[in-house]
Amino acid sequence: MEIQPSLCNVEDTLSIINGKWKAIIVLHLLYGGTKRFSELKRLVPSITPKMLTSQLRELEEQQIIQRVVYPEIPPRVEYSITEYGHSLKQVLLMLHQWGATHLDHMGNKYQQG
Amino acid sequence: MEIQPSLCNVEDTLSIINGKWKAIIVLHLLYGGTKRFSELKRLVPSITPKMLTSQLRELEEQQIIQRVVYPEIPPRVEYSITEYGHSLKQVLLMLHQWGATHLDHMGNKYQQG
DNA sequence: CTGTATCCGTTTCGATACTG
DNA sequence: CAGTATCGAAACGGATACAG
Repeated sequence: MEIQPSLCNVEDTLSIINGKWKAIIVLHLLYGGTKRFSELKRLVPSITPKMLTSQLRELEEQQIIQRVVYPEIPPRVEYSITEYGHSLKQVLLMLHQWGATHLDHMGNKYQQG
Repeated sequence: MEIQPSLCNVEDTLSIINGKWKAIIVLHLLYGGTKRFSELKRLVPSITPKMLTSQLRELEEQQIIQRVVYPEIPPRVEYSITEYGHSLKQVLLMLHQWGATHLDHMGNKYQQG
């Protein structure tokens, strides 16, 4: 299959995973299942609540994740990957594998240099 | 294969393709072969020379593309994908295909809504 | 517990003019 | 032809404090 650069959808996909924390959030939900806000915060310690909220909101709008509010005291909110969001798994896997190769490539370069 | 979110290489790959014009530049070189600076400029009309230069320089540093200067008057500079850079083809293809699916998904949503 | 609000530094990128 | 230089706007993201 050929890609027509001028009509390309690569940017659309990148716009979904772009955002400093989106990939790692999606990975945690993909591989760790449903998580609460505070669990995600614990899994990604250096993220601020502001950023966690904004990244989750964007992913929700993009229909990658689902947000469920339980009207309890104290409040409980659970985040999970949508069925549609699961289709990102292959994409992230490939990005991960290429990234690993890239580190090898750069590593070898510096070992040679 | 499992991805360990905390030790993930997804970000490394994204850092290569991130940059507003990198994907489209790489796609043009992948599918159109070696190009000169002015040819790329013509293929991506809305890019400024400043951005074209900076994106090309970064891709060169990442060893995705190769820059060859011919010491002629007027000057000629040719950009091409490195052998290593070709390994990005699969990645970009997958991003493209997922992006197309995503447009369908969103399109159907709006048609239904 | 699950967020908001505010402030502010950094990064990114566009517009424009200029150079060897 | 193939860039560089400079300015400035806008987006992004961190720190901190506060709220329901």
